[in-house]
Amino acid sequence: MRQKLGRLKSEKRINALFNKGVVLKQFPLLLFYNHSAEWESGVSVSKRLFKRAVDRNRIKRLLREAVRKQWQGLSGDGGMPCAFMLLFVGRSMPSSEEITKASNHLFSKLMINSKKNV
RNA sequence: AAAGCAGACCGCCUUAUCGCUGGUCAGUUGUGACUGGAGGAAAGUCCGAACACCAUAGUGCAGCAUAGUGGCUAACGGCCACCGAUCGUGAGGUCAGGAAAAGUGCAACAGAAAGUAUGUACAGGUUAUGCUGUAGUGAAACCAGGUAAACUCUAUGCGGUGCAAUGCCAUGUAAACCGGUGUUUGAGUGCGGCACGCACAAAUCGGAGGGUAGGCAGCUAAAGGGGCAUGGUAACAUGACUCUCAGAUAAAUGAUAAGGGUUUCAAGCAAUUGAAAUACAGAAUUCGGCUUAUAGGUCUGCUUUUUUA
RNA sequence: UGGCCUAUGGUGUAACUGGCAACACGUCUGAUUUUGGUUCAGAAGAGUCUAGGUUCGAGCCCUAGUAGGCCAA
Repeated sequence: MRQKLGRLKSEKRINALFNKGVVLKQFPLLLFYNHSAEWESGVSVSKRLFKRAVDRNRIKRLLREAVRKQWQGLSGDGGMPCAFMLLFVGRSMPSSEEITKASNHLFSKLMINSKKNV
């Protein structure tokens, strides 16, 4: 069963996520998450680290691609649903392999955590 | 052939698999099918407009902008043509290019003297002085001087605020608290310089605090694109024909794989092989310009020099 | 989206109306001290964010850009 990619949009809930959410780290990525009714995701890149819009857009696309690949595994796993935000904190342009590696690591962690809390 | 000048244009392509997003259709409300989906600068926000609201935007002052002449344009600080100045052998480039006889100011050092001036030396001239010429300083030295990207004057133009405008729907709280002003003797508002005027006007301004921060319209068919014809030196205008070409909102336009272009370097007589590179950069109300960034490449017209015929 | 401001030695600031870019701290050298600090003496270190223009002459005036910061909703 395939599920559509849930997007995290509300400003209020994003702020709550950054204030109270749990942080997972795996260079060059950060992942904030907390529990919610549905699986939701968002991505972000700081304007400080990457000046040009082209670079930021590309990184965000790579991150979104990584989320997409793991989406089925996450949502179909039976764990408690989470809203999470993926942040890129590296300073240089990443390759797609780096992103996939790091994100896979993070998502496996997230899955373990979400199951614990069931 | 080399070097150069001006203008116009392109700015990676193809296939497969997996996605994102707008629209249409179907639908068993899981989704499926078809079909659109970044740029010449989308950028900087430097000008000009459209559109919206406030008097269908009024008067004066202040302030700001522009500055040869004529034209183009919805408009412009843009573009075109011509004149002038200046740089270049030349094709061509550059120019805030109005007024110093309205007034005020400024000019370090040097120099006798820098604007209420008239010094020294030599020569000319004269009875003599005044006078005329030359010299030296300096960016500028007597002429009703220079300087207006100094104030200023003249001419022309400019109301303000912006799509987070504006209208509607939904959700929600506090019509409470403190202080000021005021009700035909007019507070305050009409957004942001001041005064007047006009309109509305019984409540309103400030403080601290509480609440919401979702959706729809605006929102993509337009001063629109394309080649053709006619007029005009040109910018541009007119005509018929033809095409429909992004609309997101924590913000779509992507990822992976394979193959092929193009350029550079290396090896090689050559076919070819290997390696590297493949720019600047990402729509956010919409147009017209300007400015800045840009690997590499194409085309057109012209200039100079050398050689050959 | 719209608007505003700033840029000067390594650091923080000056330079009035255009006329030799100044000061403090820091750095370096020497003296004093057993040594270090303090103190004293001396020296180096910039051409004013970048590119044009106006002017005899530009940190200052004008134009365009770059970088950083701030404000409104």
